[in-house]
Order: sequence, then structure tokens, then C-alpha cells
Amino acid sequence: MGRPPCCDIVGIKKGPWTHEEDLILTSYIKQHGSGNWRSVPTYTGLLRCSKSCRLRWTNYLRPEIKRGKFTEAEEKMIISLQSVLGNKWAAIASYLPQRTDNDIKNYWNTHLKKKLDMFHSVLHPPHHLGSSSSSSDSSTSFQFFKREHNHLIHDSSTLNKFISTVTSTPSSTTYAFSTENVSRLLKGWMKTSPDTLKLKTTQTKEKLLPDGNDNYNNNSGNNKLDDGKILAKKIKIEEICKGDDDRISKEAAAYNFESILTFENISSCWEKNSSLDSTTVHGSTSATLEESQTTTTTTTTTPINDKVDSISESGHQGLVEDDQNQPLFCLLEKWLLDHEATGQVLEEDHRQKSLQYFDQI
DNA sequence: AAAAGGATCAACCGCCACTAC
DNA sequence: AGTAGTGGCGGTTGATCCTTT
Repeated sequence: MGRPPCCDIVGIKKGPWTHEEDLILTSYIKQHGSGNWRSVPTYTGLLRCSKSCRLRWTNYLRPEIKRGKFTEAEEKMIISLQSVLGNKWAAIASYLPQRTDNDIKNYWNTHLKKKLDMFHSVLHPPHHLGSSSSSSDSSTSFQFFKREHNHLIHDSSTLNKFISTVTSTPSSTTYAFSTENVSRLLKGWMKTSPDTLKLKTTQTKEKLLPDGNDNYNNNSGNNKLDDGKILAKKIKIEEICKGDDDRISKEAAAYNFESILTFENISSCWEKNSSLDSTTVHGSTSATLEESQTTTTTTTTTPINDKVDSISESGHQGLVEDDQNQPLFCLLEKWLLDHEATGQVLEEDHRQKSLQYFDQI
């Protein structure tokens, strides 16, 4: 026999919560704490199911929740974390304790996804320019982007920084995809202990890598999310990189290649995009931008080989010799290190491990 | 001023892993 | 060991608010 039913389905109330209901729930949680949600409707007399009570508390009533607009720093964090973790909103929310997974998910769907789409459309204009419909679309995209980021347009360094934020992460895999750092990254939101994770990681490697199959059976472990799949992908990429130094340098090339996304290039692209002149769009600058876009907007689901091949085919490997000598890690990684240093996210020993890891690279 | 369309976000739904029985 | 309820998650919906025409 299983547990008794949590609540009676008949007579359950749905829809928006009233102020009175909020007060009742809040006072109950303050007295008894949040935990046994099954008993909440019974003890409070609320005509809500336990699930609804839990959601209301975790997504709205919790005192530590920060409401209002997301800051630029939060925005960057979400973009970077999303590129590494995917749509694991709870995991992402664990790095933003004052925001709920629901808020982050909503913000992503309503703001950030749109911004990234706009970047993509601006940097990668359609080939069929000239028709009236495409002119309307690209113009709208441009206007939206211009309205949203007017401050960036007038500040090239900020623009470059922002572009680097939204475009660089997927290509910088070498550090973030290391087993140790992925497990470190996932620490705090996985129920699995580090030791278990380490063991699982080893097992995953053994299971996946010999035959190259990344269909890790998530059901075999106690990992609640798809962290097994995430790990599997990243471990596989890491192994590929380890086994082929040339690929690592090409990954580095992919990263450095993004530095060509200067303000002038973006402006030029916009102008050409809005002018709807198909001949100029296929000119050198736009062509370069398109090629760079091939490398920079590639998600983690795209095989590295494709990305690397696109770089080779573009014939821009000379850009690897970028004298800026940028480090081979992305914003997220920089952020992790920064925050480790201030103790905001990770412990000091983790920072030391990260630094040791960088030394090894 | 009003209608239409878009944006926002709280809340719901369905699924899954965990776990009490 | 098997069953079924619970908690938690990501995806989706729909009511409301805002902006544009």
C-alpha cells in the first residue's frame, strides 16, 4: 500500500491566490516551516492542493525572493549558465538565490531568448534580402535591437563586451567541460554527493566513450535531472579535446575568432541589413560576420567537428594569432572564478583547484 | 479614445524520481 | 519487491497589463 492521498481533489480551488490566502499560508509557514506540504491544506483550511501551496510559497511568498527587473549581471549569468546547463532552470536558479526558477524561466522566454534571436538575425541577415517581406522583418529586428540596446550602440566597448557575452560561451568548452569543473558547477543543485558524482562520472565515461554512444541511461542512477546526459556530452567533448591537441587549438581559434566582432563590423552589418542591398550584404564584412556567426552561435548540441570545420573552411585561422592573447575561457568561467575569489558562490579550495586546472592547460 | 496586438508572469499541467507503506 | 503518493521540475497557458496604430 502507498501513502494516503495528499488532498481531496473535489472542491479544490484554482486560479489566482487572494491576499487572505497568502496571509494564511505565510503565517502557517512562519509557524511550522516549509516542508510537509501535504498537511498544509489540512491545517490551514485552504481549499488548495499541496502542490499549489508549495508553488505559491516558493515562487511568490518566500521573503528572500527578489522581485523587479533583472540586473545586467543577472542577465549575463543567466545567459552563460543557460548555455552550459541548458533549460535547467532550477539549477540556474541555484546560482541566483533571490530569483525563482519560474522567474528565470519567464525572463528567459520573454527577454533573453528574444535578444539572442535578435542578435542572430542582425549578425546573420537572411540571404533573400530585397523582397518586401524580408525587408520588413529585418527592419523590425533592427528597430527592436536598436530600441533595446541604444546605449550599447553608442559605446563600442560595452557593445563588444555584451556581444562577447552572448556569443562566446558555446565555443569555449575546454575548461567548462572538464569532468571536475562540470561536477563543481553542478554542485549545490544535484542531490548526488560529490563522491557519488565522481563515481557516476567514471562509470559514465566507461559506458559511453568506447563506442561513442552518448545515450546515457539516465534512469539507472538517482540523478533527478538530465545531469547524466549533460555530463556525458561534456565528458565526451573533453575526451575528444584531450585526444587531439589540434582541436583544442581550433577551439581556441573559435574563441579568438569572435574578437573580430567589433563595433564597426556590427554597425556595418546593421547598415547593410537595413539598407537591403543584397550585393553589399554579401560583401567582405558581412561575409566575415556570417562566418563568425557560424562559429559563435553554435550551441553545445552541435558537434565540435562541425564548428572546427567551419573555421577551417572559412580560412580565417590566421586570426588565431590575435595579439590580444585572450584566455581560453568564457564569461561564465571568469564569473565563477571572480565569485569564488569573493566567496559568493564557491569555496576557496574550489578556486584553488580551478587555478591548478588552468595551470595544467 | 478605442481597438488590436504584444508582452508579461502567475499558475497550472504532466512527467519523473524518490520514498513511505 | 511492488505500489502509489509526494515533491520537484520544465513546459505551457491564459488573464491582465501595456504599447501601438
